[in-house]
Amino acid sequence: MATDSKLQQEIKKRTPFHSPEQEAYLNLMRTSDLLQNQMGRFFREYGLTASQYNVLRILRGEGQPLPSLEIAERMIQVVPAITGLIDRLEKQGLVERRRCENDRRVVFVEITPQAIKLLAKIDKPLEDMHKHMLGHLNRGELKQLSSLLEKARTLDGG
Amino acid sequence: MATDSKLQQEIKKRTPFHSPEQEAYLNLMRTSDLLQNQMGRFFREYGLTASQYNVLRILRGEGQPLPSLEIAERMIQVVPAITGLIDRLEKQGLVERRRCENDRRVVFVEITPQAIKLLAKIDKPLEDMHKHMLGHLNRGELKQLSSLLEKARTLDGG
DNA sequence: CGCATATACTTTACGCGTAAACTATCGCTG
DNA sequence: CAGCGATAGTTTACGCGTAAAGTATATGCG
Repeated sequence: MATDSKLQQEIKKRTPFHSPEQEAYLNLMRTSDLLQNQMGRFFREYGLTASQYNVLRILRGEGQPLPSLEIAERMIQVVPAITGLIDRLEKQGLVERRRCENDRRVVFVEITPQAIKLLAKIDKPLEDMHKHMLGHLNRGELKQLSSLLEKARTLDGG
Repeated sequence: MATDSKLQQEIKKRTPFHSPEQEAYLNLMRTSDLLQNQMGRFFREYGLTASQYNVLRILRGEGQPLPSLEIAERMIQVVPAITGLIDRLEKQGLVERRRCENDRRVVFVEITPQAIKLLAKIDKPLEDMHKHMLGHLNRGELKQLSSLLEKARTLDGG
């Protein structure tokens, strides 16, 4: 590199990156962190966290109750966190737990009408939020970014 | 889109994405999450977390003690978390706190020789790790990814 | 000098991520 | 039907992120 990269200046890193891999990795971390923070603030206005919103979005999209683990699988994450997540949503009256009759190990989670109404209120502002965050990239750039990110995942778990 | 995107399949999303912005955003979240998990497991082998490693890396790079807030500024994050982080590093004997004489509000954080040795042990494997995670993208792709991510940040806080 | 404001950090309260251990239920096998 | 392993979910312990409030020290201003 002839000049310091933008990221290098941002984090006041003195030495250049060891490799383009490292630079891409750190760029990824920093960018996702910034966007996540923005999304966090956005959802807070509705009394939700990003994770909670995700659960509700999945349930609405499915159109019927889902087992806890099924939800966990679809969220980028791991099992035990889902319990607390559902706990808090239940406390807010946004979902209900229901034991499965046939297999009493399974807990179905059902979205409530109240949550449906909340999601409806969020839909449009959320779309606007996405545009606000990434709308300065044109369609081709967005496609390319998505494509590179998908490729980045192909080895390790995607 | 003619066919479902890769991400859409991964998360069993039924409806297509509302916009390329949304798709890029979700791709970003998912990718960073996967890579973060891998890095977390990597650092755990050395008794560190990614955040702890970051603090140490900054201190080593600086070559001299730094005020807590200066460290916080350089980590992608916010203030109060730094206290606990330093606490835990101090407990492990990897850093030392030292009150500034001139301005007794300031706490300088100094890296210990033990931590320097630990970092030295990590350097090479970490480089390998970056290659492992992203080495299947060629140099041009990595540059482009970095560049798109930097552009993504230009509006909102970068 | 004395007090208000700012600064550097810490503390507290809370949400969520990870891993590991535990509980309850199911299904299979003898 | 007794027992064993698998499966669904919860609990616990810990680290770290956020926000908001609190403490200690410094600084500027009348």
